[in-house]
Amino acid sequence: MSTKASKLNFEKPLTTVDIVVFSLLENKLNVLLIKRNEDESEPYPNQWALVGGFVDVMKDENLEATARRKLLEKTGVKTAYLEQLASWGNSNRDPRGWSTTHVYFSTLAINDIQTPSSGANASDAQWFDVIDNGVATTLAFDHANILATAIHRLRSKVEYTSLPAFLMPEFFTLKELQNAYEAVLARPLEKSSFRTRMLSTDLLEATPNYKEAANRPAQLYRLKSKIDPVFFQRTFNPIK
Amino acid sequence: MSTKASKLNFEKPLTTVDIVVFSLLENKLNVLLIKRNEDESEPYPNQWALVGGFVDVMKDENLEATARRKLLEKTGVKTAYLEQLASWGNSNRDPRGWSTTHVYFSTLAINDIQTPSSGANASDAQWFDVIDNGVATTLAFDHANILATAIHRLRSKVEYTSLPAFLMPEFFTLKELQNAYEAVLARPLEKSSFRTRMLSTDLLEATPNYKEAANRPAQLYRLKSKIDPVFFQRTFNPIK
DNA sequence: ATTGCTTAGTTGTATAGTGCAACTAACTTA
DNA sequence: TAAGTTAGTTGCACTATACAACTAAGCAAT
Repeated sequence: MSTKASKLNFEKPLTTVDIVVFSLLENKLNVLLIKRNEDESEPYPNQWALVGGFVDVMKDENLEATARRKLLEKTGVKTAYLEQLASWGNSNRDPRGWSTTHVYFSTLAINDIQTPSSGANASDAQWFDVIDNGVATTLAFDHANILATAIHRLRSKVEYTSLPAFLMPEFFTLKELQNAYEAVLARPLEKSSFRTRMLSTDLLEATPNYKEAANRPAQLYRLKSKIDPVFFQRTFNPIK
Repeated sequence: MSTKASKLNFEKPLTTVDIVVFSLLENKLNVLLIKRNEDESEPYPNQWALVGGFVDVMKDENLEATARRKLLEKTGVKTAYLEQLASWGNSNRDPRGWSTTHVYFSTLAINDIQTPSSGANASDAQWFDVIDNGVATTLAFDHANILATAIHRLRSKVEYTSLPAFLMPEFFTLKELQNAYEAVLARPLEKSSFRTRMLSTDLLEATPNYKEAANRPAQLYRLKSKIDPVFFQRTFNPIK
């Protein structure tokens, strides 16, 4: 690093953190978006954007702390699966100048979410159905691109991990878990191999309870770890 | 973003880009490190660090441009496989203040590298053998941690991609490619399944030429694409 | 109570990519 | 011509998957 750099008297880029918050609503993959305020002096007024904000160098110890602070503010969720996605930074993504964002993604269990409208200032948070590689609305900044990358990463990882399990409530049946997988992947999976896969690892714990329905009751399971996903050895389908 | 934020009158973190540059030297995985200068007014004087530096908001259009600029400065390589690894940012990784780094990793073909000593100011660049999860020297900042993460990511991806192919010269034999895989993974692979895997995809192009030796000549291959790695359907070994 | 319907869960067979071991092929050197 | 070395192939076992047909457990209607 040059002497010039060491004096730090050069322009620094803006530093933000964004979180792509996924959940399952009515068995469909959803993403949480925030409506930006109407102040015309800020970029993209009134437009939908990912959850996120500036790093607060006084409050935040590290980037993940910024992400968790924002997640808590907008969803009321204290602990959740949170994984770094990637970072973006260039001269034109924010009209205010050279800007970087460190992007995380999170998969929230349905029952853990406090309705976005509950927090102060959060009435502009709303869940959007994920359709193909995005949502049915325009997004601020380069957030459409970031969201597409997050969806792609999520779908890729779902092929060989247990990530959708983090979208489930405390107790769930194998069929419900399969539904979650299918909602994320947007394609059907085969029942028997799905069950074999899920039960072949240390992912689930069977409970003695059954979910009653208008037909054969289904055994209820729970996650052994709400933090660590399980990795499978193969992806789901053969090449089509 | 708050009104306070919109005025941008708050302290911004430092923004750097680091690149973990991998190559194969004498059939061993190596990483390129730079010796920081002896100016005591800068952090970690005389210590080894990853290739990297501050984002230059005047010169660099985006983060990858910063990475490629640094890569060119230190290795003379203009085009190389470059993938984003992750980002780090916290209040204590740099004594100068809250600091973030966007980290990339690169796999360089042996013959593409101009000796580090060739560039101006680059005489302090040196290749280090990768041993276990690091190198046999102390690193500046949190670079030992970053390097360990990069090695881990590289090894993980090598289990199901063609990444080591980017470490090869223009023409190579299947045995040489297998040696590269084994150097990265630090474990032996089985010959026949390795060959089947490599030839089952669109990765390689057979040439009519053979590498002559003191015994049976080996067919020479070349990469079909020097940019896109191939993804295989499974990882290499069964669970041990 | 029996039949039919629905959903949960199992079983048997085929397939594909891998690991393993033994084999053949091509070349050099003595 | 034989021995040694490395390249490359072949056959068989193994395992996780896909697919299809099956059984199991509940409800509702008759």
